[in-house]
Amino acid sequence: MAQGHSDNLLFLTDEQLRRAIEAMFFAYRGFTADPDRILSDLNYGRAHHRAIHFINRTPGTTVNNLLAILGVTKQSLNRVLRTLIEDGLVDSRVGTRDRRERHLFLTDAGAALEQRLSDAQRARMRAAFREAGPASVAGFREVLEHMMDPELRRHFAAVKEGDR
Amino acid sequence: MAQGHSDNLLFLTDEQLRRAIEAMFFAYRGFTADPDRILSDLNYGRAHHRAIHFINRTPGTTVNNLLAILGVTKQSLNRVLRTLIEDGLVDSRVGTRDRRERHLFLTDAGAALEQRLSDAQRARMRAAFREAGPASVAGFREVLEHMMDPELRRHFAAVKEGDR
DNA sequence: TTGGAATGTCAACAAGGCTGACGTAATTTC
DNA sequence: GAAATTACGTCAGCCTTGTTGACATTCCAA
Repeated sequence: MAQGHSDNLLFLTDEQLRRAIEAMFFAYRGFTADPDRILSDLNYGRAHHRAIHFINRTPGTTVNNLLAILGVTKQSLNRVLRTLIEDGLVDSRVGTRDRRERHLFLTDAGAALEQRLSDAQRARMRAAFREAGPASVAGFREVLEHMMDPELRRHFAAVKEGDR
Repeated sequence: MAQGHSDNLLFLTDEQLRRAIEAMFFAYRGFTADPDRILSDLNYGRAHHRAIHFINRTPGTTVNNLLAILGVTKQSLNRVLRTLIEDGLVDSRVGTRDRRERHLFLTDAGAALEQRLSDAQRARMRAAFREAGPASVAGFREVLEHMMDPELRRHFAAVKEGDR
C-alpha cells in the first residue's frame, strides 16, 4: 500500500487523510481490545489500566504527577485509585521529604496484573510490527510523536532520552 | 529516532514496545483533541462525531451498517442519532426497497459540522505527516492496519480498494 | 399467514469524565 | 509565628456513553 502518495506529500488528498483518520480509529480499538477484555472480567476499566500502567512506569510517582500525565481531575483519578488500593493492587505511601505527598507503587498483585495487561498489548504491537516490517516501525513512531500535543511531545521526548 | 531497533525486529525490547504503547495513547489524545473542543461547545461528544463521520463517508447507510462499524448497541447509537436528527444535522429516510430500513444522510447543517470537525482533524494529521516526512507515512499506515482486528482490517481493505 | 428480521423506544444501571465546595495536613512564605 | 499555599481526599451532583432487558411496530419472505 501507500506508494503513490508517499513520494510527494503535497499530493495527499483529503480522501487519503480520511482513510488515515479511520485507520487511527480502528487501530486504537484493536490496541485496547485485549486489555479491555481482561479488565472487564475484573470489573475494572481503561481508567484502571492507565493508572496501573503509569505507576508501573514510574514507581513512587505522586498523585499530582499522575494527574498531569493522565489529564483528568483528581476526583476522577481518586475514584480509580481508591479501588486499586482497596483491592491491594496499589500501595500509597506518605512522602518522606514532603509528607503531604503520596507516593504510589504497585504491589506484587498489581505488578502481576500489569504484566498480564501489557503482555497482551505488547503481543499485538509486536505482531503488527512484525507484519508491517522493520522499515514501517520507525515511521509509525515518528508520525505518532508528531500527532501529540506539543507540550506532551516534549515530555515524551524527555522520557525517551532518559532511558536510553 | 528509531534506528537501532528497526534493523532487526528480534531486538525490539519490552521497553521499546512500552514506549510505542504510550506513544499510541498520547497520540490518540492529540488526534481527538481538536474535534473534542469543537464538539463540547455544541454539547456533543465523540459518539456524535463518529456517527457524523461515517454517515458522511457512506451516505444512505442503514442503522445496522452503522452499528456494525461503530461496534456499539443500537440503544446507544439511537440516543445519539435521535439528538442529531432532532437538531437537524441528520436526515433519516425510510428505505424504498426495504421499508424497515432507515437510510441516514447528513443535512446541509450536518455536512457543515462534518467539515469543521474533519478539517481540524485533517489539519493535525497533515501536519504530523509533513513533519514526519514521506517515508514515515507509509510505515505509519502499514502498522495501523496490522493493529486492527483481522475482521475489521478486511473491511478496511475492501473500502480501500473501492475508492481507488 | 405467520415467523422472523429490522428498527425504535422505555427503563434502569454503571463507568468514568466533569464542576464546585470543603476539610486537613504539611510546607512555604512573609 | 501567622498566613498563604500546596497536596490530597472526599462529598454531592451532573453529563456522556456504554450496557441489558423487555416490548411494540413494521414488513419481508417462506
